[in-house]
Amino acid sequence: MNDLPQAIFLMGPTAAGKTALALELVERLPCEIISVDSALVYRGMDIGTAKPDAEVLARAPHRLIDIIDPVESYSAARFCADALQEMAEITAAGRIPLLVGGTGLYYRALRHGLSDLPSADPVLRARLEAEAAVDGWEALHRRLQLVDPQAAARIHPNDPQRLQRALEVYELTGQPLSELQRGASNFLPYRVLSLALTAERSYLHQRIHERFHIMLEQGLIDEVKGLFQRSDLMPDKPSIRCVGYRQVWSYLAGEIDHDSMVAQAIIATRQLAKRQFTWLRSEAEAHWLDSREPQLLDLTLKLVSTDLSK
RNA sequence: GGCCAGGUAGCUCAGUCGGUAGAGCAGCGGACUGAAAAUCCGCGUGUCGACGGUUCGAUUCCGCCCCUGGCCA
Repeated sequence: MNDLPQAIFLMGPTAAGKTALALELVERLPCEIISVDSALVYRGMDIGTAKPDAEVLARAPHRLIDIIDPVESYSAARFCADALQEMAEITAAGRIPLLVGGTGLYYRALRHGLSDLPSADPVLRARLEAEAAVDGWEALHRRLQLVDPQAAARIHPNDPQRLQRALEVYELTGQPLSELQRGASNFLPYRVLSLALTAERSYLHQRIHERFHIMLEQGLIDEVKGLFQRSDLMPDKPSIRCVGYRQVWSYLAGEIDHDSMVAQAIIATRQLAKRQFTWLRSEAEAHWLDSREPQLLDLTLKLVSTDLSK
């Protein structure tokens, strides 16, 4: 017998129509939405992230959007803590958490837990970065090989982000990352109904193309200009590396022309959708839904009520 | 109309002194533990413009035609 509270995960690649479906669901079910999206967390980044607009938010409030400034960094660990707290509140109010978004790592972290690791250390990261600039990342990979051969075997020498993290963890704790990751996987105290909302790739590509042009009409360039003019934001910030923002930033910096900016932004969005598909395929127990299915809402409601009566 | 330069992967191009071809980008697949809309890894998908000729063998050489760009009329 399983009397854990229910939760619904609505996953899917960008431009698949998650927001529209979520909106319909909250109007028919006792649900409250938690965003599972690493880009919607940033305040002032609305157009390029396809953030639900004020009208949608009035009808369907989203938790975990607009929670940090673009100069800050978020993380999977913070997401887990935040999401668990929001889920607990929603459940305590007798309602069902509806998690909606496309960030695969956040879902996995929430579902399976994270190991007990130190959080990012900006000073240490800057130091490692500087060392890599002098000696090259291969040198840091060799160094990792000495202290954590397992992690070194798993992490490609060309993957600076993970190399940096593995060395950071070792320096901070004196223990190899691969050792610390061995234990600890949390148990998510919810009965989860996983829904994967997708569409044919070519259809998604077409929607991505159309949507980016709409974003431009809505003033995406001005939105990014506002960020560009701030003195505390740099193109290596996670916020500015978001799809669309990075390319418009590069255009504003005079590095690429307008046509290239548009083309590259659309390409980057397609590549994002592709990686999101890879995450989805690894979700073994997810129910797949086609966003072009005319009976989409009914099918979804049926899945939810079947799951509820279990 | 004449001359010149081109026509090779979805795109931009390299190359083959004659033995049916390879880069970048795109695309596709994968990995993923405090940056994840990030960061990486892997995979070449082709009437080599058409038709003839020479040759054991032509994408490559020759002829002719078509197309594109430039210059000259």
